[in-house]
Amino acid sequence: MTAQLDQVFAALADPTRRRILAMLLEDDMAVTDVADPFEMSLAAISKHLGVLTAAGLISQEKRGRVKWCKLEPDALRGASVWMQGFGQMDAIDLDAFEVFLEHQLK
Amino acid sequence: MTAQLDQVFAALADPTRRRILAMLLEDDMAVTDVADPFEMSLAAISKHLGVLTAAGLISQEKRGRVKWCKLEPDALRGASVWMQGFGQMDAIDLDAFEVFLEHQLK
DNA sequence: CGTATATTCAACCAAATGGTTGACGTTTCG
DNA sequence: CGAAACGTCAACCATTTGGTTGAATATACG
Repeated sequence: MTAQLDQVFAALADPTRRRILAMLLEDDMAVTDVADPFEMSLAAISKHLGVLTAAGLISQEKRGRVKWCKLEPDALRGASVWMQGFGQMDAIDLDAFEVFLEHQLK
Repeated sequence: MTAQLDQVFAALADPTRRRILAMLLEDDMAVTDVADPFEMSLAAISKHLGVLTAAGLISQEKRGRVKWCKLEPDALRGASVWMQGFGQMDAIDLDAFEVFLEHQLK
């Protein structure tokens, strides 16, 4: 449980990986296509995808010779709930509430 | 901005540091008292506190010979908002909403 | 003043991280 | 079949991380 949080937060601590997650928010993608906009080797991106998969933040499914990457936003829930616990110190976390509402009403 | 997220998430990725934050949720504490429940050197805890301070998650103020550590929950907001962006894929984030409500009604 | 308390600093160490390159297995396509 | 595309693996490297210990600094106390 705590190890799961370790992995999720550690995965999110890298800007390349956050960018990948944002890309996958748009649509599922093949590994090669994920790597395309980055100025680093395919192997490096493959490793980043491994980290994201280990954290449960994405899943990967191989169809034919291409491996599809898919966002798994549920993995963020544990981390999100943990963080919200600290909101108790705030008078009112208006920003978070606003975002929450927007997303519920959509 | 992205570097700020890097630091916050990296700081949260360590269970010792998360435990420290949870302790500070109760009350402000001196460095020595923070270190007390941990089975590691004071110097190690001091380093962890340095990481948390650099990330903006806590602040430290020296009064006399003791340095007080104080939670700065606002630093979590940027990270929280970033994460909530992925909630748009969720049906409903009930857990988070419940925590939010509890904290507002307190 | 001298000593104890609170905290950091510096040097060191092992392990993890983020990247590279080159070789390798699979699957598809002509 | 042979070649190209997709992706991973293995070895390597530099840097960062999380911990240690021992000395150093600053403040308080008797």
